[in-house]
Amino acid sequence: MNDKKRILLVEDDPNFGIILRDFLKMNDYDIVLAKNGMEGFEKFKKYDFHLCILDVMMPYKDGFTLATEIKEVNQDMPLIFLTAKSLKEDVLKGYKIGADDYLKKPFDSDVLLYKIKAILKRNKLSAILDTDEYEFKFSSFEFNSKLRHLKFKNNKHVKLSPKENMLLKMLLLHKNDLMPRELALTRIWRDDNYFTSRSMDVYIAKLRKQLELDPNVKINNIHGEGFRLVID
Amino acid sequence: MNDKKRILLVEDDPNFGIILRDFLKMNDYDIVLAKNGMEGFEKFKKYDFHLCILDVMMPYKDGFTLATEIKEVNQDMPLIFLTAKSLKEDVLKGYKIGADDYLKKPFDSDVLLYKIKAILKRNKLSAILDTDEYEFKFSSFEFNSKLRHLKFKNNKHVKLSPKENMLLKMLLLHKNDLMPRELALTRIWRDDNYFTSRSMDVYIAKLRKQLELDPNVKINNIHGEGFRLVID
DNA sequence: CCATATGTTAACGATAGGTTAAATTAATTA
DNA sequence: TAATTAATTTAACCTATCGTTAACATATGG
Repeated sequence: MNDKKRILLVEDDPNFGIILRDFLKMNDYDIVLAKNGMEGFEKFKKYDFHLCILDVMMPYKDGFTLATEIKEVNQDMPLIFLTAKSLKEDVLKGYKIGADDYLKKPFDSDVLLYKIKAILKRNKLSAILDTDEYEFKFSSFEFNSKLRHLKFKNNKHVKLSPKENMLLKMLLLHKNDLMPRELALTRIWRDDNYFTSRSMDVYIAKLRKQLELDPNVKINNIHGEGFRLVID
Repeated sequence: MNDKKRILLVEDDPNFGIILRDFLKMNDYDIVLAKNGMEGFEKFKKYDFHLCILDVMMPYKDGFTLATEIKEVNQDMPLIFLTAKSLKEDVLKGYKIGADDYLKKPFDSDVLLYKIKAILKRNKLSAILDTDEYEFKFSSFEFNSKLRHLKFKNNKHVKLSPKENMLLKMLLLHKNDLMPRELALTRIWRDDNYFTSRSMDVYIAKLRKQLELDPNVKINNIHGEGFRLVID
């Protein structure tokens, strides 16, 4: 299991971006590098990051705009801004959006490492305590994704494994709609290959077995696309 | 009820200290001003703060030494350092001690306000555990975490060890809900590694033994996540 | 009809947790 | 300060849980 922290780095200067990426990789982080705000947001949606480091001055979409979009999707995503200038308005704007820190270029790489460490450390706990949606009711089921409990009517609850749990939650977030294979694979399995894909199929089968108590709930396959949790 | 956030401000320059205190007071914080590290530590022990803002360069006791002492008493106390110089070593030293932020004088007061807000906001979560509650009744038990007494019905009370006591209290603060492993480890053991984790398991076993008098009380494990004190 | 995607079950290995006891450390007390 | 006791950590051994993979079956679409 790979438990490296994943960081999205968005930096338009290719020379600087690559050297910074490599420096962070050497320090045991998983880095995804995007070269502008557009690409940054695409990659943000595609993978699941622990932290984003955003350059402020970028073509197409600047760091602030990107940050706002990111915060719309995930309000608690930790952000560090990189900037050449340090105008008061910019700094304030960054903090208003919800920056966790602000680094003025050129910055010292050790300082950046410490800031990353500090931010990841304090976000470790709040991630667990996060109050995002964890109670679901659908048809005759009650599902608590924090406790990993699935309950049918008045039955005793069944315990779900972490993967079953995440998969069911993701299906529910797309209920009656397509949940793309790729989404579950990149978010839950963090990798998209033949074996993870088969593993996911195994978990779909497990969930089907749990859900078959209720004839109004089905997991349908959409060939080549993904799955659909249908609730009558 | 006064719910203003309390900030300890330690600053040796009286002019600057007083103006900064008044500025923060105007912005609805309760400020205690100390004029050096010695006085700062006295006041820190005497009152209960949400945040400390420390000048680095001070006579008698510098900000780093004070910060180290503060962290010994309360590892989670948020700290902001103020400094005239911004030598790399100093900045790194600050982050090593556990600074949440670092401001170079002269700084912009609005930026300081945002930093304070950001830090207090992210520490709100941990505040739920800093409760003064110490008398608990659950099922047939009475528990006093100040005296470390656990009593079952009319039995004589049992004395709990400090760790048993803290762990039970933390479980009770999350009763019928997940108490994340990591939370107990960082709060009670102040470290999260293989051995502290096993040590915690030993204490869970001890508590289970104490609680087994009552069949309506159970400590359940949620694999990989933590424990749950279930009270029927 | 064939290649590929999916359905399903079972077995395996890795890791987390349950528990007891011994070893170590800290706190008390003689 | 040495002796004693309490508290905590570490080790050891065992069980439960979890995820992956293999194997074989069936379905889908061109």
